[in-house]
Amino acid sequence: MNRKPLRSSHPINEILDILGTRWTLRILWELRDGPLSFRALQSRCERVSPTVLNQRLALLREHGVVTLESPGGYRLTGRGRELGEILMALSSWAKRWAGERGSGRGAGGAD
Amino acid sequence: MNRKPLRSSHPINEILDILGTRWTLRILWELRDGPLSFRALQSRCERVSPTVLNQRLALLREHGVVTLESPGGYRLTGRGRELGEILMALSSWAKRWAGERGSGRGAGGAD
DNA sequence: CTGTATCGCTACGTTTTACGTAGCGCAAGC
DNA sequence: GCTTGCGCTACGTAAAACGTAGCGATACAG
Repeated sequence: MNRKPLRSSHPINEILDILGTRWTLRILWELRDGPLSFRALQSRCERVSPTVLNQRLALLREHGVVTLESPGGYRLTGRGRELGEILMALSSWAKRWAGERGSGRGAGGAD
Repeated sequence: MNRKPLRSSHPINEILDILGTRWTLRILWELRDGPLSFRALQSRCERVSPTVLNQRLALLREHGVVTLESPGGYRLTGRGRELGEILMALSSWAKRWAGERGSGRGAGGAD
């Protein structure tokens, strides 16, 4: 359903492209602490339609990031969990800056 | 132009939502090693239309991740650069697994 | 002052993507 | 043999992104 070349050559660009489609990051995030069934995933990502959820899951499986298992449901693979670690870093970044928008620069040291 | 609540409450979810729109991650990535003008950004992200590019840039500016400066163009702020670090981690993850799809698991902890 | 070039950005009609709801085939429990 | 839950598909509709053209501003040449 989606094996056309996306739009990149550099490995990072392909990933950026995949992760940049709607719900993909969110799905990965929801899977972070344990496997979930298709329908559980659906209700966690409140507005996702089964069509896209399935597309994302298929793509993620193609890339060996998630697997579907008979009892548990969908879960992260080894490399999927590594990606999850990165999302954890993203989460703490998000928490650090929560609420503040363009106000100040605070930390990070300008240049 | 875009200050409606997206679809989340948890800070990470808002970020996941923003980063999960098309081109956002790519824009951040292209900005990683120095400022770029609107048009330079446009040609780096080969198919992006000025409409969306502007929307993304506006949102990113609202969140204090990028700024627009008179001479240089668009550039990452302090918190933007922190986000850039996370993208670097993503890049090395991507390189580590480049090419391999669902085939083998190779390294990392299996499942 | 006119011409050219670049800048950030907007308008607008078209294509692509995602949505929402309904439902299929399947297996398990009662 | 009914209901419940599973992964997943169909299909018409709404929203997001596209592609192209062009605006007002600034800059620099002739």
